[in-house]
Amino acid sequence: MARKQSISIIEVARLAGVSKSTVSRVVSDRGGSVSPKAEGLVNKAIEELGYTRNHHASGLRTQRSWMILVMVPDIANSFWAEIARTTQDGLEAGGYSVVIGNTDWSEQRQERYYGLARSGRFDGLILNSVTDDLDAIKDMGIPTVLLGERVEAQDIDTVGTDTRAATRIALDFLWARGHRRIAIATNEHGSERFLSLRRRTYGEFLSEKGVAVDRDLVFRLNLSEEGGKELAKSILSLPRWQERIDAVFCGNDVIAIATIDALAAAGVAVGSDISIIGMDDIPAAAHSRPALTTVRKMRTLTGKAAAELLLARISDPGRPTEKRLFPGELVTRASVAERCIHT
Amino acid sequence: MARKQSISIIEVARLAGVSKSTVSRVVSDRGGSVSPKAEGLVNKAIEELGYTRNHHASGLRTQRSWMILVMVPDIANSFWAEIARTTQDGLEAGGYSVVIGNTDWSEQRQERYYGLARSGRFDGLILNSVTDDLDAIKDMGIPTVLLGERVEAQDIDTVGTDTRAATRIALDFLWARGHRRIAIATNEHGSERFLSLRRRTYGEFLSEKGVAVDRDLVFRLNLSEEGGKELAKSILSLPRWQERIDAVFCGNDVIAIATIDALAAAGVAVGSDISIIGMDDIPAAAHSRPALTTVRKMRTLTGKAAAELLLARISDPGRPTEKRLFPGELVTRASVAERCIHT
DNA sequence: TTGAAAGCGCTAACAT
DNA sequence: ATGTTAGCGCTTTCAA
Repeated sequence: MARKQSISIIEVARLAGVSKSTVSRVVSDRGGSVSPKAEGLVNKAIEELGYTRNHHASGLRTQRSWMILVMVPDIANSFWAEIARTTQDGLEAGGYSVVIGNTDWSEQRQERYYGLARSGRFDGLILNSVTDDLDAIKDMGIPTVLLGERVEAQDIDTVGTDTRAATRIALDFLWARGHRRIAIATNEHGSERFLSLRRRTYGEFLSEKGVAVDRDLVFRLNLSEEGGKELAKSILSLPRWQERIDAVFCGNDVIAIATIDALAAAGVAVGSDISIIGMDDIPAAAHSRPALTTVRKMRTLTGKAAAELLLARISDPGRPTEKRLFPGELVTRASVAERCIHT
Repeated sequence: MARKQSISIIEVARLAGVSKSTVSRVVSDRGGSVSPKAEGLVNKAIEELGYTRNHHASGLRTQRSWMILVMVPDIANSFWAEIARTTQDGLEAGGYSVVIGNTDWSEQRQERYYGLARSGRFDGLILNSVTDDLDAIKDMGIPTVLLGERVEAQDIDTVGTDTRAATRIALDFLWARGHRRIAIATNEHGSERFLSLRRRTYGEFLSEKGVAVDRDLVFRLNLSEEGGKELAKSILSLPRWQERIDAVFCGNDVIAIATIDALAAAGVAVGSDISIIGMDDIPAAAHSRPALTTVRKMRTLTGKAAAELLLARISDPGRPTEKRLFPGELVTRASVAERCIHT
């Protein structure tokens, strides 16, 4: 492990026989007039010395890091991994490097990343917030794009899926196939407001149909594999669950698939005894048994749009806030019964 | 987006009525003796002013960033995502924040991250190198742990799976079930040396068994979904492939599963007409049709160990190099025929 | 086109 | 325990 010698522009300048200003001019991209000859000399010296620009020093002067942080709640969920990687192309084309932060649905970890951002390490942020604290985001004082639909975030750029519409697609489909006792599994993290979109839509939907919300059918848990196991357990431990639940609408595919697995393992025939519908359409959704019916989100478009908006915001902090919402799309597979057994 | 005012320790010092050294002492963790009273004053001033430490400035002095970069070749592959997230706990416990870099098997992207590292942005690196250029890694001059078995990296800490043994587990199993014409699908990236372990083991195995390597059965491609589609196409386009291939050993589960899907879609009965074995045992492996027989890697242990070794290296750069190899474990499912149809 | 010089915000001797 | 002071390596006026 070759100990990094501190070779600064001073050494380079000395070797090249120019001043450090000249060296600085050639190493900092915004090439302030340098003669070809001087440039050659400098580059030769840089090569010879193996000089690398010290990021802390240049950042201290310019207040720029040329790094973007993309924060996702669960990097092991391919939906988020895909979104993160998709932002990369656009951002790199804009001259930035991108690194990913994984909050694992933890507020504490999120706060840790916020701290990094506040201390000036990143020129921009793309994030899906675990909490509902929009002020904390604004307080970081750096260009930010929110991932997911946050209608209440009036003054922050947002890109995501039209959750309300997507939720209705799922619920409508369940209803059309005769399911009446519909359970919902949403995230246990965040505040009431954070939950509101899926939950509110669920409430609205049921009341439109004239059915009361059964508190026992509202499950708040981690939208993860563990959450799926819990959910299955909760369902099965509900006395006479067959008579109380027709279908469950899951907040994402990860928990939906895990639930299917756990239920199947317990001998339940998903797709006839009970129906499950997910959200996202991750690759694994096509492979569960039964294959998962779900609402597809356009993750590639989402990632691309997020990169675009962030770049635009960075180059013009004063531009009007923009929100880009993509529609969801029903993907019919086998986890929802053709006809609910109770109707 | 509140424009971040440059509130420095000077403003804080002024408001608190102390010197900036005192302020520095309270904000920098290594608490150099400060009276409780002064500390209170300072903290109040910090609160009031909304001061945040400037990372570039402190980094410039201390040459420390308290960030670790974990570089993986494909964040959408849950194997890598899982490893990355697993390193997080240990590293954060050590006081570091971790960000993930996704190279997407691209040398160019890897070089980009190397550049970040060289410029002093990270105190340590955990990485799976896309290339074979160990010198480039050493030249970064920062503590590094390699992911994956790199026997030739004598002087870099390494943690991974015993690839040679894991490969033999797969090959032995195939052989025991009567498969003789075994194809291999490995990575197209990197140099000859990089490929050598799986490939060399494959060559050794075959020669031990007295069978010659058939060049047509050695596929070099992206270990990704796209690679799987290509592989299936290549297999099917081989004249009389049924008579030429009994089984294929895939470099990872992602390509194995994609191959199964593509083959199945073409009407091939995987698990009888042809056998497929993978490597990693990602969650999706249990859900393909047929379910994938594979060699499990211990990704949680790997991530944990990587974090440990890196922390140890950082705190004692002079310690002897350590290599930790975990064994692979056969997971028998349905993608390998009970008995090869040709034997 | 080039150089001299003044900091960016912080930390770390050193002195008190 | 606290203040003074000298930079860390770079960028950026300002002059020449």
